[in-house]
Amino acid sequence: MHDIKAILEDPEGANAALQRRHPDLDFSSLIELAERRRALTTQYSGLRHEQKTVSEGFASKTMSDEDRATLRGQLKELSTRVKGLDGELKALEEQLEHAALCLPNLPSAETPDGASEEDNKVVRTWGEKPTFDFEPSDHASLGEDLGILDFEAAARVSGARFALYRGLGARLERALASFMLDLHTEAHDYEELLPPYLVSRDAMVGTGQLPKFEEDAFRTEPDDLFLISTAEVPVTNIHRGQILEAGELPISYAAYSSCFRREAGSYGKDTRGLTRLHQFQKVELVHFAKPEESAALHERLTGHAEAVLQALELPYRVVELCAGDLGFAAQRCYDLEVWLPGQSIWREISSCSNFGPFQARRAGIRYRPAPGEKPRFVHTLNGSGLAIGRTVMAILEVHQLEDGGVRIPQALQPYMRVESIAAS
RNA sequence: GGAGGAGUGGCCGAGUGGUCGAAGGCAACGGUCUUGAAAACCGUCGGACGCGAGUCCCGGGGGUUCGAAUCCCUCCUCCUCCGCCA
Repeated sequence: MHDIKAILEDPEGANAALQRRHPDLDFSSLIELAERRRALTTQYSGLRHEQKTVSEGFASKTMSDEDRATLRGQLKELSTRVKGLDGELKALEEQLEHAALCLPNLPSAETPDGASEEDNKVVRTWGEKPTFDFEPSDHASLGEDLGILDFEAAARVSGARFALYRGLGARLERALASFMLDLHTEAHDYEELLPPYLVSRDAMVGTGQLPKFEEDAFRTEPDDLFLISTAEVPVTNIHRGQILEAGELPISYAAYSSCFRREAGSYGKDTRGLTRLHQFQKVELVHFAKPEESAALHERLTGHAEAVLQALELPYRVVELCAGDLGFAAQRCYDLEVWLPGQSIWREISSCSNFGPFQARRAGIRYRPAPGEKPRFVHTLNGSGLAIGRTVMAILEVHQLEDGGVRIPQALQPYMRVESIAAS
C-alpha cells in the first residue's frame, strides 16, 4: 500500500513513478478520495467534540426535569448527525482503502525503464553453457524415460499441471530441499521455518495477493482460507501488526513449502513438464530490514540464491526487471534465469525482490529506530532460494549424460547418496 | 463439533453505563546522587489522524443508549472439560 500523505505532498512525482510501471495508472481518484476523507474527518471530529461537551453537562449537572428533557432532545439530534457522518466516513474509508490496495508499488529510482520483459537488463552471467556430443533432451523426456517423473499418473489423480515424482526423482526433490535449507541456515544465517500452507484472507492482503488477484489463488470453502502461492505469504505475515525492536533487524527466515497456483490465464502455456504446475515446492528466503539497509540486503539475498545455483553447477544469468515487468508489490527485482540446454532457453528459477515499505504498510509491520522514537515501517524482501521443481528441470537438462542418465553434482551427492541417476 | 471461562497499553493488572486513552506495578528511557554501579528519589513512558482546537483505537465487526472498555448480538483467538483424530 502507498503512503497517502506522501502522495498528497507530491502528486506529480507519484504519478510519474507509477506511470513508469504502467502508463494508464494514476493516483487521481485516490487523491480525490483522500481529500474528501480529510474534510469529512475534520467535520466529524468537531461534531464529536460538541457531542462530548454537551453530554458531559447532561451527566453531572443537577437540573429540572424540564431542562433535562430539552437537553436530551438536543443530544438526540446531535447523536443522529454524528451517526450519519460516521456512516459516510466509514463508506468513504472503505472505498479509499480498496482503491489503495489495488494500486501496485512504485518502482524504485534504480529500476530501469521499460514496458515488458524485452526491456529487462542482464546484469551478469555465471558459468558456461554446456555443450554436448549428442542432441540434449528436455527434462520431461529425460524424467519419464528414467522413470522418475510420471505426468500421466499425476493427471489421473489430479488433472493437468500436476507432477508425480517417483523413486530417485522423489528423493531428488527431498535432497534439494534439504541441501538448500542447510546451505541457507548454516552458511547464510537464516532461521528455518515450516509455515502453514493455508492462510487467512488478511494474510493474503498483507503481502499483496489480494484483493486484486483472487482468481490466481486456490480458495477453500466454507472457511475462506487460501492455499499459499509462496511461503512469502505466511512468513511475511508472521510479524503483522507488530512493532519490532531495531536491534532484532534484519530478521532472516528460510522456509520450505509447497506452493499452489491456479495459473488462470496461462492455458496452453508451458504445458510440458515441470515448468508451470498447480503445485510445486520452493525454499523461500524472507527478510525484514531497516529502510537504510534494504538495498544492500537485496544484493546479498540475490547472492544467497546464486550460491545454490553455483553449488549445483548450473549456469545462470541475473536479470534486473524493468519497471513495466515488476511484480505488483515489488519496487525492485532481480530474476535468476537458469540455462536449460534441452529447451535452449533461459528460465526463471528465482525472483529476488525488494518491496520497500509496501507490504509492511499493508500488514502493519513496523520497528522502533531507537527507544522513544516513533515507529517506522520496515522494508520486506524475499527471494526464491530456489524453486525446487525448476531446479530438478535444470539438473536433468544440464547434467544429462549421453546414455540418458543424469550426473548428480558433487554438492548434492551427500543428500542423494548416489553419483548419478542411471538409465535402465 | 458440544459445554464452560477468558481476551485492557512492551508485560502484569484495576476498571461493570458518564469527567477513562484508561489506576497501580514491572520493564524501558532521561536525570539527581555516586569514583563507577546498585539502591533510592524526580521526570518521561501505546498507536493513528489533524495546521490546530481536537478526534479515533480497550481482540474484529455490528447493535442498544443522549453517552459504551463497561450492556446485547456475531465472528476470531486462547484456556478447561467432553467428543473425534495423525
